[in-house]
Amino acid sequence: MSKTDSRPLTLRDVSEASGVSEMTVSRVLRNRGDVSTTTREKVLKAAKDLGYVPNKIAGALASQRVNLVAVIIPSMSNMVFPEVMTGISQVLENTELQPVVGVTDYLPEKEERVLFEMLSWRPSGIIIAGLEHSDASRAMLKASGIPVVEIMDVDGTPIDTSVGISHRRAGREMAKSILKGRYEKIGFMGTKMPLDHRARKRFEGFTEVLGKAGVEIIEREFYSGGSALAKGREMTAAMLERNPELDFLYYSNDMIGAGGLLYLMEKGYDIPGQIGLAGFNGVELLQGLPRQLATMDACRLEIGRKAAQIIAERVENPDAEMEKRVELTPTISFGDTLKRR
Amino acid sequence: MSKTDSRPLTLRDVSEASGVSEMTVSRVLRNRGDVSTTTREKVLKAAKDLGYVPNKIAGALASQRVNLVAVIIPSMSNMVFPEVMTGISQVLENTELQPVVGVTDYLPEKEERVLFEMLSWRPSGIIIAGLEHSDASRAMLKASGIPVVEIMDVDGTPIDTSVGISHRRAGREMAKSILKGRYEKIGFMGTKMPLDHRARKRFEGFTEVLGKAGVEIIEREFYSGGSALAKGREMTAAMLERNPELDFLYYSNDMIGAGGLLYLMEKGYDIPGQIGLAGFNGVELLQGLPRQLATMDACRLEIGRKAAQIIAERVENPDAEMEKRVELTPTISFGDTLKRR
DNA sequence: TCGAATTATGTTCGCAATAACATGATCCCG
DNA sequence: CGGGATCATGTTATTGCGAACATAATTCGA
Repeated sequence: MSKTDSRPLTLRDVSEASGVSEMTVSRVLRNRGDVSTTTREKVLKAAKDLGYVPNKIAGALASQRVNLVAVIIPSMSNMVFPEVMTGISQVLENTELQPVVGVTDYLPEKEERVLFEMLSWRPSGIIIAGLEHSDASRAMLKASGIPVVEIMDVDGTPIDTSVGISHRRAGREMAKSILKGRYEKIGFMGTKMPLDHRARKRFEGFTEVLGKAGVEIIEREFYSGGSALAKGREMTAAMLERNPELDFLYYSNDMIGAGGLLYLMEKGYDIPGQIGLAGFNGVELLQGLPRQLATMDACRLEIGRKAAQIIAERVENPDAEMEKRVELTPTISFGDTLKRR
Repeated sequence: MSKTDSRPLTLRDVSEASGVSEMTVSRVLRNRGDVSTTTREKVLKAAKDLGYVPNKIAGALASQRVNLVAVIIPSMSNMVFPEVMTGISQVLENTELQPVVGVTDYLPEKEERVLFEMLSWRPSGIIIAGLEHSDASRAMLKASGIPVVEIMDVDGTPIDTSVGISHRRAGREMAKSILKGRYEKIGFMGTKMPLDHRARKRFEGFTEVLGKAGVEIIEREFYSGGSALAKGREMTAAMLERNPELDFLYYSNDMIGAGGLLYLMEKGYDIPGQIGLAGFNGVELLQGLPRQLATMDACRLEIGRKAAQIIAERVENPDAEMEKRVELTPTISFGDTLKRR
């Protein structure tokens, strides 16, 4: 056990305890270079006995290498990013790299701050959500000189590489499916998030297709805060009260969609005959609902995995050619809430 | 814009660009010491024009100060820890400190690895879930010489400080409420997690009180993986098939409880007359359910906030006396699924 | 059995910043 | 108007470790 004073141990302590130079200790602990079995064991024992923990700060400074990957996302609380994180972790666990997360709350200024903070640790790569960033953020990313992967979305110009789905396309696909089901009076519900560009793009794609077919969105409502499930329920009730003739409800996420679904089932609506429903995201939660909500899977796990792979490869081999844009294809799942012709 | 070569900028670059010493640049950028307004502006301009980002690695090594707080939790995916994180972030945002998260997946060996990794960055404090750790982990925590706050649970001996609720007590309270409702044939469902000590303690407290009252848990089932909502549904169905006489179901978390609730409502059970239900955690999700599940709030946000406060105070003033054990009191919410006498 | 290759270990320097101390310039008050 | 206090800046040493480059100890083959 260490003394009461207990200032953190250094290589020097281990070196003195084992009677070899600091360099040799360093070699042993990093498994680098040739060290005889005897000294190796001696050193390892000393390190263990002392309870030595290497100082990565010093190591990183000396070696000019930091095994960190900065991951910058808007939120942690809405199901979607935890799953992306899982994908990233899965891949990085087989490497030296380690993810470090920063959250922006969908605020560009906060994104800027978080990015600056992250870059000041000189990470080996950056994974950042979205393609929309402030000028300052874009400048920092470009100047950083490290691999940058912008995730979730591919509708735009990446700084370096992008991995995601086309949200505009996702909106269009859903609109097409709705048209096929011969729904005509559409209501839309979503989050009040002017800065959620992906939701916006989905909505744009959605309205575009409906518009061309002459179908109108006759009602829309946006919420913020609170339990999404409860909000879905409330908004659905309110909307149908105002417009009983609605025959389809498109929700910008599955949670509010599930709330709407539960409400409508309680009220005895005929789904999907009298009214159809669809959400977005393919959250696992839905599987436990009494009826399956139509939705579109956003490939979150795969996005995380792919992004991490790209970073890992680039770190290994900085000069290798890489695809600049990886578009994944979301699969629509019709569930029980969308008429199929 | 920087040159194509683009090796990261250093204080020296800024110092040359602004014609003052590196030290003065450092002072300006940290707002420390006296610097004249003229040079301050000159330096800031140069730094901005160049796009200089300070190197915290070097800064931390030189100053022996790292503004990071390591947060070590078992999982990110189950609602509970994201909320703890929110509490931590809220508090740390008003300080210089920044949280960094590590996930252990409820595995002691992984906890050990993650902890070692974290400590090697020499953080200013540690927040770690649970009071149960491997000997090696405990040794590392003790030797680290930094503030350690063990969160979620207070049933045990903290290394330094603990903040949480008594899960044993939570289990007992729920059992008492069930007894008050005159339920007699209890079923229990939970996760198959021998390493989730908090779930175990709740269960122990629960059975203890029931046992004393001569009430027996006549059926229990554990699951792992999959959608919790769906699992709750399935397990509930299976359990009632085997034991139709059950009159109360206690779920170790709200998600499976919600699944069970939805199932029973569909089947037309009389809740809470014919059968009562309760979960644990007080997840926001529940508010959107057609009926409110009885549950017990685990004070997650408050735990995060309090833990972060303790770390922040300790960093400010290392010698101040602090309470070693902060027990928060979970509030039971009866909802619509538990008879009240 | 000797010199070249290989293996094992040590030395020096640098990483990018900050602490601590030193110095020169300015101020201020009796 | 002189000398201590304050302000503004620079110099030197340090932080813990790893890269690059020695150097010493073995091994090995002809």
